[in-house]
Amino acid sequence: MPRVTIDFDLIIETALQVVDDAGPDALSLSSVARELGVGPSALYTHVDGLSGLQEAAAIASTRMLAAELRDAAIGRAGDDAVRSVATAYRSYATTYPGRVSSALRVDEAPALDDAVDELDGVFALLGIARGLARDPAAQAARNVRRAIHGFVVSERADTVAAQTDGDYESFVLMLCRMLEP
Amino acid sequence: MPRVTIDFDLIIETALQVVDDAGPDALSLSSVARELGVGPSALYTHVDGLSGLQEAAAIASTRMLAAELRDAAIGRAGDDAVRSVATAYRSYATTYPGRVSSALRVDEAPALDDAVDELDGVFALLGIARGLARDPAAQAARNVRRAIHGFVVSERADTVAAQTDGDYESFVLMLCRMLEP
DNA sequence: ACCTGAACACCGTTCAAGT
DNA sequence: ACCTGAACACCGTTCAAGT
Repeated sequence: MPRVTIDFDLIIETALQVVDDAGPDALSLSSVARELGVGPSALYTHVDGLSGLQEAAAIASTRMLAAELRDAAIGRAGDDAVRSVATAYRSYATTYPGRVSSALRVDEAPALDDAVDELDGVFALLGIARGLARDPAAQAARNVRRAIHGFVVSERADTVAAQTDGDYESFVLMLCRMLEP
Repeated sequence: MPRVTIDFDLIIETALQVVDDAGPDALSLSSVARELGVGPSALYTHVDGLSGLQEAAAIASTRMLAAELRDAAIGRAGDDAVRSVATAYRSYATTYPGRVSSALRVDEAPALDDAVDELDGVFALLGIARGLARDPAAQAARNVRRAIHGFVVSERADTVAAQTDGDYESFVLMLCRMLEP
């Protein structure tokens, strides 16, 4: 009977799966190890404890979101591009609510900040494409991403929400102004 | 030797104190009970387990923030009022970063939503004072609060941040447009 | 009514031991 | 190099027992 072989990527993939299936509270070294058919202590070879696992999962999730934002911008320009990217952002959060909640729990992680910079980068390019200079674009991009993040997180938290599609539309339209010269 | 007397308000007060002093990860039934000189199981008489404690602490924190927002609006009008309230929001988050992180972990709590509605109410009144009708004001208020929330939360999370005072100023100025007729 | 204290299941983490 | 398994400290939660 050969020992189970474990891998960093497999661990993170399993972690995201646990979060998607059972919610952010279910993410633990034990639950991931159980899913992998391995002892909890085996994870320490690949990941720096529970906080390391949470951080790595948050980073992976953020990178996947960034990739979807980039795809959403392809072949679009102006307000339409911003709207498309913003919609993709919101869709990701509603598709994977557990990942967003889970990422919210990570405190002080420079490596996660780098992943968030990827998100800002997409919005920054949208501003630059409209004629904004690099620095103002970077600043506006940060603000737009923060605003969208706030909307999306609050929507997920509020039990009310649900039919705020038009609400979001007008919200994003307002944010478009920030990315104009 | 008389038994220690415990109280709901005292528990929540202690919980916020623990969060402020030792961070959101330190908030547990055990840590609060320890601080109160009582056994962990004693808390179950007043609070519905750990999640109940977390929810109650988040609600108390949100109510305190709402009170500060109301105070910040006193004697001010127009953009100046919005700016003052937005600044108070940000100040609360930087003064009590642990409370914000802690509240972020509460998932699906209608009672917390009610407290958040208090925040929205302040922004709604700002819009109404400027001539906005009640319903559009309520919608705009939700969006403005969400945007500010997103900015504030991201700022706390990002290690970069720090000198974004002017950044925030221009961000809030943009949000003022949402509260205009 | 309210707290104690024992009991239980479940974690995260460390580390010697195996392969 | 990497996983096992025992060990430890620490949780949350329940519940009978005391006052």
